[in-house]
Amino acid sequence: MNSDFTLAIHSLTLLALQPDRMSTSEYIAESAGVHPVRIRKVLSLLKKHGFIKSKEGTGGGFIFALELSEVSLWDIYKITSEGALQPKCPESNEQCIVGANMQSVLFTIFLGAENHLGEYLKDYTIKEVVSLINQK
Amino acid sequence: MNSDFTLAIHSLTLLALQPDRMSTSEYIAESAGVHPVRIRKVLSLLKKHGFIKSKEGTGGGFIFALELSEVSLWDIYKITSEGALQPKCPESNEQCIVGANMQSVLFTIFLGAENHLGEYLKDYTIKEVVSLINQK
DNA sequence: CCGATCTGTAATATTTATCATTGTAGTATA
DNA sequence: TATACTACAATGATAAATATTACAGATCGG
Repeated sequence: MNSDFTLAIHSLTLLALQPDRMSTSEYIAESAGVHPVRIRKVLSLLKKHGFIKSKEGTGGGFIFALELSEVSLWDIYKITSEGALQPKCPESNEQCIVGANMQSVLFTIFLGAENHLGEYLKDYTIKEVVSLINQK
Repeated sequence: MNSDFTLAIHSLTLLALQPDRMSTSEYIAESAGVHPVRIRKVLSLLKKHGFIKSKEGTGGGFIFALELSEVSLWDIYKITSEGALQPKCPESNEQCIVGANMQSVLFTIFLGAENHLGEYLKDYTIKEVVSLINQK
């Protein structure tokens, strides 16, 4: 699984705990253990989809834009990792009935798998994640 | 998703279509478009779990050991890719409540996700895959 | 208006993971 | 005993993920 997905969840959870002030990419990066530029890249996706707001300049940073329960892990998956479940087949032999058709058969099966996973991920929102973090 | 998973399915499907003779790693590799050594590596896992048999020497190779309907994609996933769904978190900051606990929260969630995926993959056996290939 | 502090983004370098290749030993067959 | 295989380890090449650097643009407070 794509680690942008993890980073997005981590970032949103952190923002959820700082509802009243802007958090900088450096602050988030420090918590997540990655480079600030990566955080900005991932968060710019989340911003594009309206989950967070950002502001440049002094005192700027990122802040949650919705209710915590309005953002599910499935939403985040779709933005950061759609298609990640698909196995990447090598170029196989078109002369062989298996080589020629395996890719499209697996594609179909994994499309279903991704939707099935979606049903599971929909049940977890950032609200749940925050409460799981707090339980620890 | 790990491509060993794909290779295993590809190989088993090919073996399913050659029920009466041994198939060599070179033959399978040609169909799958990868190096024979990789095929042998993946197939040795499947052999260890009793799904196929192998024989060395002239006229040797690999052959299916069970009924096609006895091998599901979930079985293959567990052998080749268990844990692949788990996002690989970077070392995060232990000083921060989020950094300190995110990994274990995500681990739990993705354990559930993998089991949920399992329910889906159990419905596809090599028999189904073969028939999907033939439909094309 | 100027300097400091941010985001936004592209370009490049570095690290890591994946995969191919080579080599060698062992087994079966004819 | 020569040939055709698997088995497996070790090394090398390639591709993907990630960090780093660099710079432009926004915002704020003197």
